[in-house]
Amino acid sequence: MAQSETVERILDAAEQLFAEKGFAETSLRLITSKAGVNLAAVNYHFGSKKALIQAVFSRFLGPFCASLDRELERRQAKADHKPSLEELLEILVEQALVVQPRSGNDLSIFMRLLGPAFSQSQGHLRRYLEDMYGKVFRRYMLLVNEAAPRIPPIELFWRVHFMLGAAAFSMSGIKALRAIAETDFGVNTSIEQVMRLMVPFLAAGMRAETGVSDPAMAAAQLRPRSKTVPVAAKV
Amino acid sequence: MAQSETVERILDAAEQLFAEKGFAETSLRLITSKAGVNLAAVNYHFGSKKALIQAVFSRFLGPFCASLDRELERRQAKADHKPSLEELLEILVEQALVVQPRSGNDLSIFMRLLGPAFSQSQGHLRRYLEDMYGKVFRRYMLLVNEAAPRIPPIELFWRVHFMLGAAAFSMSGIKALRAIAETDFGVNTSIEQVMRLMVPFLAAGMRAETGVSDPAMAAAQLRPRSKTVPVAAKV
DNA sequence: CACACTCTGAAACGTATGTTTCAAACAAGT
DNA sequence: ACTTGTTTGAAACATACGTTTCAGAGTGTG
Repeated sequence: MAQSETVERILDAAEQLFAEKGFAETSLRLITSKAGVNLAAVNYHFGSKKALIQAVFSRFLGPFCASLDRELERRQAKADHKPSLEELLEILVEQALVVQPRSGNDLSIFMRLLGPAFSQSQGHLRRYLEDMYGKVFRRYMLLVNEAAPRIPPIELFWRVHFMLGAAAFSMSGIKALRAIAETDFGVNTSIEQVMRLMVPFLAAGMRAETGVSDPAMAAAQLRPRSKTVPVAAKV
Repeated sequence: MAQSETVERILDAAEQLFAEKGFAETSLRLITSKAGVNLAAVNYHFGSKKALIQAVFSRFLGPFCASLDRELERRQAKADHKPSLEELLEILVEQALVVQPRSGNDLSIFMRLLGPAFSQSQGHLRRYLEDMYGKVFRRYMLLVNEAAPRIPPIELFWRVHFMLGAAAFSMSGIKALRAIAETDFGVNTSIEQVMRLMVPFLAAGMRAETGVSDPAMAAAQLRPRSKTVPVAAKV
C-alpha cells in the first residue's frame, strides 16, 4: 500500500461510519475492515480513537476554516460594501462546497457529525473545535452583527446556532426524513434540494424582528476574548 | 423501596444520562448507580436496554401526543377559525409545558434526546417513534398546510423539520452554547429565554416565500397513508 | 402462620471493545 | 547489498459491557 494511503482510507471509512452510527457505536474493527486496513493501523497512525475522531473533523474543518477566514478577510477589507445576511449565508455554503472534494465523502456526511459533536459527551471534541474554529466563528459573527444592526448581537449569536441546528439535524436524519417525505408526498427530495429549501427559511429567520425584551440582553455586545482563560475550560 | 418507585428512578436517571452522554455511551451500570438501584432492575423491569430507551421516550411522548391530539381535535372542530402558524407553534410549546411535570427532569433534557433519536443507528427507536407520533404528526402537518396555503406542502414538511432541528440542536448543545454566550457577551441566557428567542426566528422561517422551483414538488400533496406498509419498514 | 408473588441484591457469564505487543514486510539512503 | 527507520499483520491483553442466574428479602392474602 503506497505511502500511507492507509491514513486517508481510515479517515474516509471513519467519517462515513461515524455519520451513520455515531461515535461510540462505531468500533475500530468496523472502521478498519471497511477501510481494508489492519486494526493496529488506527492506533499506530492516530494514537487513539479519540484522536481519530478529532482527525476526521480536522480534515474538513482545517481547510474549511482557512478558506472561510481568507474569504472573510477579503470582504472585510472592502470597507465600502459590507456583506448582507444573504451573502454571509452564501459564503458559508460556497466555502463548504469548495472544500468538499478534499474528502472522499459527501458534504452531507460530514454535516451529520456536527450534532453528535456538540451533544455527546465528547468533551475533548468540543474543546478541540473551540480551539479550531472559535476564532473564525467570532470573525463571522462580527460581520453578521454589522449586517443586521437592528438585532441584538446575542440574539444573532443564538440565531446562528438555530441555523446550524436546523442544518445539522436535517442532515442527520436526512435518510429517514427523505423516506418519510417520499411515502407521504410521493416526491423524492435530493440532498441538494433540501439544502436549497433551507436557505429562504434560514434567511427569513435571521431577518425576523427581535424577540428580546430584556434591556440588558438588548445592550450586550460582543466583547474581546481574554487570551488566558479559554472558554473551553469553563464548559 | 415502595412499589416500584424503582421504575421512575431508573427512567429519571436514564433520561438525564442519555441526554448528557448519548445512548451508547451510557451504561446500565451508570444508570443504576445514579438511580441508586440494582443493576438487574433494568432488565427485570424493562427487559433490555433498547426497551428502556423506548420507555424513556414513551413516558414523555405518550402524554404529549395524547394531549396534542386532543388540542388539535378541539381546534379542527371549530370550522370557522383555522389556527394561524403562530398559534400552531404556540400549541406545541403549550402542550410540551403541560406534559413536562410528569417527568422528574426538565423539558430541555428530553429535547436533547431528539437529535440522537433520529441520527444514531437506533432503528428500533425510529420505528417506535413513527408508530407513536406519526399519526398526530400528520394531523399537525395538515393544519400547517391550511395555515400557509401559499407554500407547497412538501416544503412545509421540511420546514417543520428544520424547526425541530433548530430546537433539538440548540437544546443539545445548550450547556456549551450558554457558556460561550456568557463569555462572549457577559450575559446569561436562561433556557426559557432561548426558547423564547426561537419563536420569532422559526415563525419567520415558516412564513418565508417558497424556494421551490420544480413544478412537480410544488404540486405534491400529502397523500393518505397505506395502512399495510408502514414507513418505518422502508427506512 | 404459611403461602404465593413481586422485587431486589450480588455474583457470574459470554462477548465486544480499545489498546498493546512483536515479528515480518517494506522503502529509502548510503 | 546492507542497514535503518517506517509501516503492516496477526495475535493477545485487559477491561467494560448487556444480560442471566438464583437465593432471599419484602409484602399482601388465605
